[in-house]
Amino acid sequence: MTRTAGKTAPKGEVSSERLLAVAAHLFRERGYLATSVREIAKAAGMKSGSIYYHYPSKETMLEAVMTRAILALSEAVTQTLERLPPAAGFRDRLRAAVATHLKTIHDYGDFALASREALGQISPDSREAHLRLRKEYGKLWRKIFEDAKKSGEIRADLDVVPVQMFILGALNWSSEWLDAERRSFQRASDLLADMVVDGVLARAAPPAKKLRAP
Amino acid sequence: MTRTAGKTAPKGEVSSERLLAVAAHLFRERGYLATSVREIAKAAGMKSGSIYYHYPSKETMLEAVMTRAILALSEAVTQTLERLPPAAGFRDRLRAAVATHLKTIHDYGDFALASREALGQISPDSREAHLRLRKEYGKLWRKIFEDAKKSGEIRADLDVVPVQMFILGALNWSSEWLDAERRSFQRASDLLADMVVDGVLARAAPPAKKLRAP
DNA sequence: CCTACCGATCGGTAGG
DNA sequence: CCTACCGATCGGTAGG
Repeated sequence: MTRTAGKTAPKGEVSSERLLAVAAHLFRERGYLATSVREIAKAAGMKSGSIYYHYPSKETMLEAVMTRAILALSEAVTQTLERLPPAAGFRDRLRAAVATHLKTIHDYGDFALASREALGQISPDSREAHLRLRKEYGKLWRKIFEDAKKSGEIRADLDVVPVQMFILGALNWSSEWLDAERRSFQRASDLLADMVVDGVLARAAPPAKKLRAP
Repeated sequence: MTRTAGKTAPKGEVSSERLLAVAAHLFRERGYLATSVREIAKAAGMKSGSIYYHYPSKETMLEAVMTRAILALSEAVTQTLERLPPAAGFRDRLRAAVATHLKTIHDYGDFALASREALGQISPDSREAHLRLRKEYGKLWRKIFEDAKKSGEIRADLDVVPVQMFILGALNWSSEWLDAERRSFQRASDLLADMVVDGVLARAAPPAKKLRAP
């Protein structure tokens, strides 16, 4: 996905792209402030002064990293939801959104995780711009809940704002413990979605288990 | 709570305590690395060299901040659970734990939030020590779920580890959006607990609404 | 994209 | 708890 084909992209663009990936990786591993321009340059195989040929400042690199991450999330979830059959209900929509969010965070790991920690380190203007993008992303989720309310699938008196925030919080935190190697995304995301939908209570007729059934 | 009475505490101890609170505040607001020893000193009304009379290093201060936060959480939740009647069921235990976690994070705001962002900035040894404390805290939660499984209150096939992590993730993220001023903790924590217990689905008989009922 | 460099700031220390 | 200071490192720039 990152490196498609040759295309006609100018040479500098390729390097800038590679440089950003290197920076994102270091930002994620050590944190934005703990990563020096010299380290980024070294990891990218160039001298520190050369960084400024590609980006006007270190902060610009961070902004670019953060923008990639949130746009990737927005696009992925948008696509996922569009591809669902129109008849898809709340459970399927939620499952799909959760799974896509989790998978995208994994695919864009360095970009996504660098963003989470570094939001506090950018200028107020940049932060505001980034929060606008986040807000747009939140709207995708809001719609899932609002639709489910209209269709009567979820309780009419449910306060969907905190529900949404809890879910996104749970997802954003998952990188702290979810083992990326084992590809347990599908299982974990279905578990979360079903927990939200059905709860964890033992019941006479245990609800919906589409996956992981014997 | 912080400043109890006069007691017999040596003078230096009071200052060290105050200094830590000041540091925690700055760590939270700007981040650990973005906060200089000089800034801490200035905010505490002393010269930067004097910091080292109280703490051997900046990192030591961060470690102290983080330890306070996680110990406060452990103690608060332990007490809360102990004070519940032995007959209390899963829902009540979960509600109590969620509310206490949320309230404690708020009460120890600077300490708790500084910790979340700064874990990546301490030495491997300190990090390991801190993660041990976190693990202990996690055990308190684990017990709630394991007990509920034994009593048959929650589904026997439920994988409680991700459930627990999702809940703690949702709680830790809540500081990003939950309005601390409005004291909406009780409402938010009941909502989360009930969502986990019952799910959000509309049902013939809508489940458990102890609070916020007409 | 490199060399050579600048001013600023950092955490920390010696000695009182 | 202060004064005075150190070496190291930082982001960034000029000029090529």
